[in-house]
Amino acid sequence: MSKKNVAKILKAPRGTEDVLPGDWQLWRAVEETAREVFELAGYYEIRTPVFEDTNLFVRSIGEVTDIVEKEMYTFKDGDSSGITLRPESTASVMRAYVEYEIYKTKKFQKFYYIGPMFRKERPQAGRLRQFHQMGIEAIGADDPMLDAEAIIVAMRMYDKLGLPGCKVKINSIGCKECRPGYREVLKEQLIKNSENLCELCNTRMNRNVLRVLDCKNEKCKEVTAVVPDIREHICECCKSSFDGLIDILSASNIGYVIEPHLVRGLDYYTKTVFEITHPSLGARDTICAGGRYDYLVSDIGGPETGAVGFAAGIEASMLALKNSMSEMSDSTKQRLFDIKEPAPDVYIVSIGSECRRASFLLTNSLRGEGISVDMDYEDRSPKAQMRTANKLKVNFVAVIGQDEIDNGTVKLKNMQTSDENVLEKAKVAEFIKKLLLNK
RNA sequence: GUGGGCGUAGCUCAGUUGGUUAGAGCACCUGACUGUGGCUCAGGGGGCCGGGGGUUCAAAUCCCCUCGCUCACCCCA
Repeated sequence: MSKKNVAKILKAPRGTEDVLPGDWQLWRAVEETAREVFELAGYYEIRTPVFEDTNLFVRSIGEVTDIVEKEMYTFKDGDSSGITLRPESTASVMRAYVEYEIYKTKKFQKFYYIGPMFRKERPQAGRLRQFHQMGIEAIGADDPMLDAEAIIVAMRMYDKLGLPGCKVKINSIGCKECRPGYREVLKEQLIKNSENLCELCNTRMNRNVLRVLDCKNEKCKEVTAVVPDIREHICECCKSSFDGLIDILSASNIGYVIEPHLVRGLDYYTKTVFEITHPSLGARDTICAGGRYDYLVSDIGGPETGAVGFAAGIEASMLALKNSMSEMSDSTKQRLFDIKEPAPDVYIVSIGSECRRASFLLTNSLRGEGISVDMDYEDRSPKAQMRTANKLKVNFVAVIGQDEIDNGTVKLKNMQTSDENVLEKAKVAEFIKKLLLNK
């Protein structure tokens, strides 16, 4: 097949990317750190399907959101009502919680997840069509300590990763009782100034007024700067919840900023919302976002109970880490970025094609002893095999030629010292193991 | 969906006002006395210069279209 054809038909779809061997180090560091921190805080892994009934997302995320209106990968699956590749994972976790009636035996549960999500949008820095999130959900309690816990867990994760400069922004967006009232107040104010608001904000006024608050347009900011603060309009319940969060965060020495204009694009949020941002990312600087969603469980058919959690973008977090390399210690850099390719301890070199069978048998017998071994599969010259062994940075090369086969031996070469030892085949494994231990 | 930037070897890039068979570094492969790495040296493979059309005696180079990548906007992690 010509190269032209390969380029034309076989390319990774837009907005997806391959992680090639050798590029996995950062991924692993991020995922392993997340697991460690989440499990330390009592969260257990849950894996849900990457696709769900479309209605789950429509009902949870909200019909008049961009995600549902234009960013979902939705398709027919037989005569079902439609299947959608998950654009986020909170709804799936709640669905599982409700579907298995987990709340009947143990109402309070903590879960975490790590996995791919799908949103059909134009890719850009740190944002892909298939991207990955890691997140936690604490379901079944209203205690604002859990809101604080979510933030603390996220910050601990970034701290353990070695990412400097994260900022926590928090706000409360109220609940069913108080938010509608604030919406009205806000809308009234904005309508008076509608000619000073951008076109987009004028449509936002009808779709989701709160979003006008975080418009980046300078003129819109001027208008929203003098608009009433939502915290003066939230009910007693929301207020005490928010105060509880602030109390715990302060006592836990977590630096935070209250952002009265911080809102969320997904409908299910209530009370606490928060974001963790990183300055290296510019305008689109959120690496982690979350909050409380007290109606979500009941909305999809479960009991009335609170829930809180966050989702952290893996690609966005990795980008922040890459951007921060210059501020990292050597050991952090090594842990996050040093490429670890498969590196066998031993490479078997065959002298002549007729010895390759014996080499293969030795390779596998040494592997059976727990030694990491590889050999040449291309029937190349001894010199070429040695070159490969050198590039692999193996500790030993085991040479097998006709002499060795005749005598039942193996010639073992130490690649650092160039010393060669002729050993009985049966003793090779033991010999290598001993030397590798002393290395 | 809207706008900007960019598409030359596997990778990073040169390519002068359009002018012969398109280059470098790295990587890869082979060899330097017949069973052996690193250093050096000598060779070698590999590009329809993203694709299509146009201008011209002549296009990687100029013009148009298209595709792809990328960054930003909308939105979101």
